[in-house]
Amino acid sequence: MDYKRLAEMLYKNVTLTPEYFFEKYPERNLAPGAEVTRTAPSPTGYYHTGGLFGAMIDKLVALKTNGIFYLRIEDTDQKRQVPGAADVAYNMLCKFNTKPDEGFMGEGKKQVGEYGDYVQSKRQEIYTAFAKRMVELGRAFPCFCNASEGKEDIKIRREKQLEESDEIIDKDPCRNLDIATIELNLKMGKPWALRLYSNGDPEKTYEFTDLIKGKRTLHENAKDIVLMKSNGIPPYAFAHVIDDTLMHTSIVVRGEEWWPSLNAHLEIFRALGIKPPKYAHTPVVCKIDEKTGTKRKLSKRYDPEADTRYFIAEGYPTVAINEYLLNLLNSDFENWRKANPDLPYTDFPFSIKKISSSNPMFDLVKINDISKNIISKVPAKKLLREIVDWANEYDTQLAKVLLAHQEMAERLLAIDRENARPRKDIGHFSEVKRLFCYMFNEFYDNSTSLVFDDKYSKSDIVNLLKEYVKVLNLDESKEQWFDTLKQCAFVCGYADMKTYKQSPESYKGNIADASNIVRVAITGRTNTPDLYEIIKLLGKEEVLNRLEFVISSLK
RNA sequence: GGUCCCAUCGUCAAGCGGUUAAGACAUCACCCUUUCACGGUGAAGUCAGCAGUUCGAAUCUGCUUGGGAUCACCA
Repeated sequence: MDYKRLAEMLYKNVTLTPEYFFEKYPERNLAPGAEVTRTAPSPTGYYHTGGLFGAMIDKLVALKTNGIFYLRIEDTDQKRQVPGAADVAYNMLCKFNTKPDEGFMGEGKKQVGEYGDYVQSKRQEIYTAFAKRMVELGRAFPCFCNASEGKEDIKIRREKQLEESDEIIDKDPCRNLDIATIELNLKMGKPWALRLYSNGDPEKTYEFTDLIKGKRTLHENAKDIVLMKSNGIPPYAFAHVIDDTLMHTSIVVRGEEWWPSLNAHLEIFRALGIKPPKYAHTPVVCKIDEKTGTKRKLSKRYDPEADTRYFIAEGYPTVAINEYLLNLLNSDFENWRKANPDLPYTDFPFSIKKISSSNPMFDLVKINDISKNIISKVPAKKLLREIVDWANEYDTQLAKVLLAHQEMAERLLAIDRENARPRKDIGHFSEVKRLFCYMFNEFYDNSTSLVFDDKYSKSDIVNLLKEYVKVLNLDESKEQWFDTLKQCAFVCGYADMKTYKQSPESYKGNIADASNIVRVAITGRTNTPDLYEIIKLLGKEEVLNRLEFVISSLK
């Protein structure tokens, strides 16, 4: 076979060569040990939490080695394209503290770096140059099978193959077409895709070292995978090889789902005579499927938290997500955090080697805990500003109300805050309304909020509240105030904790019960910050109104 | 079905042939607190199973089981 001639037939207008591009994109001038990493999402509408998981590794490795972390947009599948999605990816990376040093910086913005374009759809002349070379090398051939006509065809063919035998046919029949037939097909205008002429033997194996998985044996690739689709655009594999070579990625961090196709990628590198980068195949972030009870990959369709925007919309501090993800990556992070409560997480001695190779289960409860700790350390003024900023975008009603009662809101948030052991009640900002609704008449409806514990009888509640209404005095100090509440409780048959414990049957309840009744009557909740502070913020008139309402509605 | 990967409390996990099998979240109890919290102390809970190697196995080997990934002109 005359490969040179075949190459001319297939790519007669292609004049640029790989050598031209090797020269155009020379080796990076970086300090020894500096690693070049990248995240390469496809713009399909959202940025996946699993993507951020990997980007954390990329960013941290680049940071630790004084290297480069860049963003490349993999938009070679036009069908799945969603307008604006590349911006989403870039914005999410920025929000989640993994801003790229180089690459795509947003739609219409100037890209940063000398190795662009960083959007694959703009790199067509590069891909064709390498495609032509593959043909010249005798390592690629045109395939005229009409699998491209619809996804269904491929699906059916595949399922049929799976049913009929254990084996999927690797070698494509078109590899044996003679040049005359090819020429004829071309003349007839038949659509064609370019396939790798694989010369691997799946029986043979070789050693490969992955940065996370360690030393492994791989089978040689035998699949004549597609290098250029019939629309002339390369699918992932070929674009990956070319881009990461030309952009000089030193470590490719990607999900474990790529592991099975690694041997094919390596075969392309070898065919082209290019040294492949180092690889780090990360575990896949999973979740328990509520319906089936089984473990599965975090999926956008079923799990809102698979979309990084979810955490923004729910009002989590983005660092909380970073720290959680880092904890999944290197589980000793927690211990480090405990020992270094005030250092930025980027100071943590992160190591790729410490990444476990089993798939972690995504745990929102744990995130909430991390988040609560982080939020608890934010001073009230700053916290209010953060909540309002969030609410401006996601809950304008809340934003309005908070601004209308700005001073009160700030005092509310200041309760038990800015001290050595701050209160930890806010996990994310979308909880704020529910948590503090009783402070704002715009949100509070006491007729639906009365949830007294069943153990208190209506008459007991009414008696206590009636008594309390008589003595309520907001000019008292906290000690005096509580003393008044206590006296009032005693009159109604409640005792202080110690006395109560000695003979519970002699009393209606203890002081905690009495406080609980008053708290629920005023706020509708069993859990609020310090009641004294709440009452002062609410004002005497409002508190009396609420108490009277409860008394009358329980009578 | 083929190939590959994984397996320690409910979850994240230390562990690298000899440990009372760390720690964190969650759960529960108690203490502190004249309330809610914060905090403190403690409890419960794990080596998937079966063989083998070994004086000795969570750790090494094999099988079984369970789970995951993949087998596209998607990435």
